[in-house]
Amino acid sequence: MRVTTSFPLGTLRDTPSEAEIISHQLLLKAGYIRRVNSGIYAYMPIMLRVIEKISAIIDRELNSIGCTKLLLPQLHPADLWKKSERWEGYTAGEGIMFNLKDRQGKEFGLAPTHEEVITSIASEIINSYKQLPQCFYQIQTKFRDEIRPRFGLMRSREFIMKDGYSFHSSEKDLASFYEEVGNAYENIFKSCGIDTVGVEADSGAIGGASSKEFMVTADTGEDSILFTQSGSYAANIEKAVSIPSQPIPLKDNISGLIETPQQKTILEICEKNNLDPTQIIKVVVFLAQFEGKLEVPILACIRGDQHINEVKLFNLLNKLYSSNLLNLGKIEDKNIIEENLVDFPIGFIGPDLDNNTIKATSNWDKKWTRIIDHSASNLSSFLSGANKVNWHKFFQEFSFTSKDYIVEDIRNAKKGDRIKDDDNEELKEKKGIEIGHIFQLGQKYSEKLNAKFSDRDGQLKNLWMGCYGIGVTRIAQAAIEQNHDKKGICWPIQISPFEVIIIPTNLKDPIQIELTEQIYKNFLINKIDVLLDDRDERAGVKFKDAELIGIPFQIIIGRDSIKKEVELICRTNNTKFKISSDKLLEKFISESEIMYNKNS
RNA sequence: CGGGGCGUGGCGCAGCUUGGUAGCGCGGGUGCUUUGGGAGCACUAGGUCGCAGGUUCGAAUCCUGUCGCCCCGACCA
Repeated sequence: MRVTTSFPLGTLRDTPSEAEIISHQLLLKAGYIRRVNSGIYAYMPIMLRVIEKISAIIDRELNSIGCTKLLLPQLHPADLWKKSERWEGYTAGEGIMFNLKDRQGKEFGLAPTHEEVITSIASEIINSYKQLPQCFYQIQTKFRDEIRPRFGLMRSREFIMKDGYSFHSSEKDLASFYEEVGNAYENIFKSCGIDTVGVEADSGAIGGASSKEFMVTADTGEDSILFTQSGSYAANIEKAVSIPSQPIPLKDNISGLIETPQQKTILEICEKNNLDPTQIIKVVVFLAQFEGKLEVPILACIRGDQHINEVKLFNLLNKLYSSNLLNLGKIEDKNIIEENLVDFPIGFIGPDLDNNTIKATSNWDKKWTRIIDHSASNLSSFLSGANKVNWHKFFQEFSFTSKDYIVEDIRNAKKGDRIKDDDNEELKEKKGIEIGHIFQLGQKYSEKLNAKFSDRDGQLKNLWMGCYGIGVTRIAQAAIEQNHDKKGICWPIQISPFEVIIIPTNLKDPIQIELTEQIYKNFLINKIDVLLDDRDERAGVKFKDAELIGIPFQIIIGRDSIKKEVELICRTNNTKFKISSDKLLEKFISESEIMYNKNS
């Protein structure tokens, strides 16, 4: 490609002010993307080459484990999503699916994911166990109406994703294929030249049994991951399970009420009354809104030094009730409290709060669903709210089980916690960017969409399904987050838009021009991804741009052309080779091989 | 959704307090010089000052409304 005739660069002198994190700034400044709207970007030619490189790596690895590529529609009829009972959840409330009506008033959604479509198609083409297993994937734009798009391609409303869906005759076959995909993913990320860590994860709105996320560790990541140094355990903080520290026992001779005016936080209460947070049980009230207008008030209890994990709580409630949980939020709005509750001393709620606090006229479920975390369930003596404004109460020999409490893990694991009783290894925390996620869906979708096959015994059975995602555009940005310096991007060679850029320093010099053309043609013939910066610009301008866009190798053609000598420079470590032009190709090939091998 | 900030040529910004009819740097174009690290000089093109009302003889500037963009966010029970 020639910069002047076929490959304009579009680099900027200044960084657009909208970008906060370095990878986003570099994508804009180096001319890879242009913002069209909040969370909506155009991929410029140079960006498309990166996307295509990543896609090719994905194709290679997935094809090697027998996956088949196809392309599914992005406009999905609501009916299909109503069958899987996800339409409401994805469109109402905090729903992330863009949706619209056609001229006949028929409802559609713009696909955020494709389980429904692929399952309905698979059910039509798969009839027998003899056709299984089967895995289809596509690489395509997804649409999500994010609450707050940010960080460029990291959280955008339109992004490119590889999504794959597998179909199996048994749970066992699904589990073993899931492992295979996990391994293929490791290869893909390694081949892309990025460092990732696989962690246990929550399966979220997609649903299903087991799921694993692949994270790029970076300080700008939006997720927190907890792991042990030895690698024995790694999980997303939403999912992580750990052992809380030992509580300090409360003296058993304390009882009764204490006045706690103006003491709003656990810390204040501890300070003023000489207590430890582990001796307090905090009670948090939530309202769970289910599909079909069912609203259930929740009383969630946890030890004072711990925090409630709303993802765990969400999942628990979703399991507890038969209809879909749409929204879970704390009860704190004055008007809502006024309308539905009576004698409700917010801030001083105790675990023994009476069901009578829910007004008879309220639309809510008439009794509190009571949940207690493991960290607090075995405390029998503790301080908690007295159900009276400005008062707390010492409870003695309180039994949660006898008060209809459901005992579950609804607690946030945190760094410093231990994993096992017999192991002193502590959890550490890092930020991560999720770039891949694999799920064992089980039969959730096949059941709802009636996707069956005839098994060996002639019986109709539901297909076992897995689903597997990779954020293609996110990989590109995460790679920059991991590979850059003051001058600009330092692409891993595997996903760089070009492997090498040729920079003639003076286009007025016919000797340079001739040598440049000769080298350029030779590289093209040898199928090397080469960009020729043939702009009639000063050398400095072209050097700066080459560094900014991050091509791993530069060939500088300058004064020594007369001696048929050029320079080969490695972008990352600035190594320079002065070399005769007839040895150049050979040298480039060996140097680039080293780089390919180092990264993969 | 709540809180904060910002909308002025392609990009980065000043001007607004104290109204008088828009400016700087970069980028673009032309010419000359320069030519291995974002060159110099000269000329030049390019702006509904986000949008809509209002106040005023006069609004980028003051008032009201509206739209858009960016950033931050619930240790609190």
